[in-house]
Amino acid sequence: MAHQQHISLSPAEWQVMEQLWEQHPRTLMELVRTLAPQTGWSKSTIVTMIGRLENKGALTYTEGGRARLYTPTITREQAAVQETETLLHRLYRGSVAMMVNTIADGRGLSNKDIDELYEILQRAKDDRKEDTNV
Amino acid sequence: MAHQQHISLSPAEWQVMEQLWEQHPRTLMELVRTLAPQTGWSKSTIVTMIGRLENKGALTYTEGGRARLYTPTITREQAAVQETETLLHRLYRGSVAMMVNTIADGRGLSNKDIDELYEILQRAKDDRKEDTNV
DNA sequence: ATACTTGTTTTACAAATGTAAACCAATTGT
DNA sequence: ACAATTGGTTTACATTTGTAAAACAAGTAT
Repeated sequence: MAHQQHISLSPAEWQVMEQLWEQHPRTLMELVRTLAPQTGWSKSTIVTMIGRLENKGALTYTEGGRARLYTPTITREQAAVQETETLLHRLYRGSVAMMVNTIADGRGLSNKDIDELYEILQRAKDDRKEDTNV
Repeated sequence: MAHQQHISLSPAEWQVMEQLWEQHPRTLMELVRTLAPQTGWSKSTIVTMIGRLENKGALTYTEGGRARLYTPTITREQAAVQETETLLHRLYRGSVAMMVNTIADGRGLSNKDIDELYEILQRAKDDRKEDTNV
């Protein structure tokens, strides 16, 4: 069961992973201390989540004396790309532009959004050029 | 149970709704004829989906003599916005730019994507102007 | 009239997800 | 030494999702 390539995380699982991405490795109780307050989950719930995430191949641990030290095996980027692409294909036949357009029609884009997007487009254009010439 | 405002559709349910959005009203067997081939679902499955979509308030029907005529009660736009915003908030703290950036880093943007996005940004900017003056 | 076809209701069942209690072992504080 | 904390395993249970069979009524074709 080498590389699953398609690890999909449920919303609750995302919350656990967010903690691990923010800082790792972490022990169970360290996770409980940050997650319990903000989610209202019991230790048990978090243990269950950890087990499922391990099965999905999203995290591993090293035996660290008193407690296991959990670490992510995928990056947040990987997980985010994967989920976003899934939505993109399901709703917009893969078109980023259509997605942005829908959001723009829905709630509009802030000036900040617009500025940042221009920068991203500029960078994307530059990247394409590099691919083309040389 | 007036307006649920947060109707969330599962991937399978989306496929049914897509058919209804494309053309409505439709009878059960009309839906079966288009969906069964492309999904491999049995009539039963589609009936179940319709029932769930009705409960969720995503569609209704009018008694039409021989068979019910199903029609969507939400637009594709509404559903798409809602799902996209959910992802946007779960993964990108609501930032459209971050999302596009992640996609750009992941698989890159095609020239077509870039062109279309420029147009969208242009339009968004114009809209903002209109809001401001007059 | 008899067999399809179409439509509807009921019921089912496995997997995934959200949420957690019970129980036990080891460590640590006092 | 005993209580509290920490870590872990097992088991459970409701809801949602994917998928469908069974059973039955009414309309339609031949």
